[in-house]
Amino acid sequence: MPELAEVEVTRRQLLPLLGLTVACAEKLSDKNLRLPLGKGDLGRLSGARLDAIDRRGKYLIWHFLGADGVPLEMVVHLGMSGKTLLDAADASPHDHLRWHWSQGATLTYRDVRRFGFVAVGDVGLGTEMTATMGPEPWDETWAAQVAAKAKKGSRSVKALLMDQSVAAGLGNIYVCEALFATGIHPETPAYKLKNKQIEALHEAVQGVLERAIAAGGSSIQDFKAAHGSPGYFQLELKVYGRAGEGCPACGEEIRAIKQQGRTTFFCARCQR
DNA sequence: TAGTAGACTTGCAAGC
DNA sequence: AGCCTGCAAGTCTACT
Repeated sequence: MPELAEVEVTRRQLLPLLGLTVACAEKLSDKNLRLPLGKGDLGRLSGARLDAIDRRGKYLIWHFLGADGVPLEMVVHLGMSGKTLLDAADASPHDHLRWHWSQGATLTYRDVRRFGFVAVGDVGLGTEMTATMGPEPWDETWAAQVAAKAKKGSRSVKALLMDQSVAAGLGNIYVCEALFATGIHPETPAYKLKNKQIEALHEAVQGVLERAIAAGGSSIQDFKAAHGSPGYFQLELKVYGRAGEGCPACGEEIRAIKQQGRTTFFCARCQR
């Protein structure tokens, strides 16, 4: 499912689990996710109380107090198709993990393509796994940090913004949307951007993500958040997935090109 | 070193 | 219907 907006929607829907204790956590599949998870890792969660769920970029960082009184962390990345389901209403061959909680709640990790992962470790695991990540969209130094990276090298602004070490949490959908909102052509070399344009990009990134979160995320393919309901922001996407349709601003046909192996959608008249 | 293809994985849709 | 090709919310590795 996941760019930052979908991950944040997921995080908020998991907050009812705070304060609950893990009775046991089990593997439902022998297939490995992107990172292998040992049985001992899941065992560490038995009896652990969930105290907080944070998000950094597209990563969810779960903070527990272990049964032995030692704090521990669980890091979850949803990859392309990962979902966390509270009290899953159905079963799937792609259900990989299940946590049983006090008071009878269950949480299922489902991931068709298995590009995501779940990791359990000591305090600091989440920080370690996101150490090279760029600023969050609501970081007031975002524009300054992105500008510093933009000036180095020759890559396009699209490639720049897709790089998690430049700006955290952005993916193909919201980069396309933010570039459209600021009228910047996706193939513009990043070093040519004016500081004013990068500040405008910051505004656009915040705006599109805030509206996407409010709408429950974008449900392309079959994104479902924790309680199984889809998001509706795909209805508000201006260019992503709309090749051949008219630009909502000028009517020009929206174009699709390939950059770094990913499809970029843009309006050649509005974005220069 | 920076930047770009390729790989990983499964399912779905379009085209023949 | 059946088969084939291409494409998908991400990121890591390997090569130029």
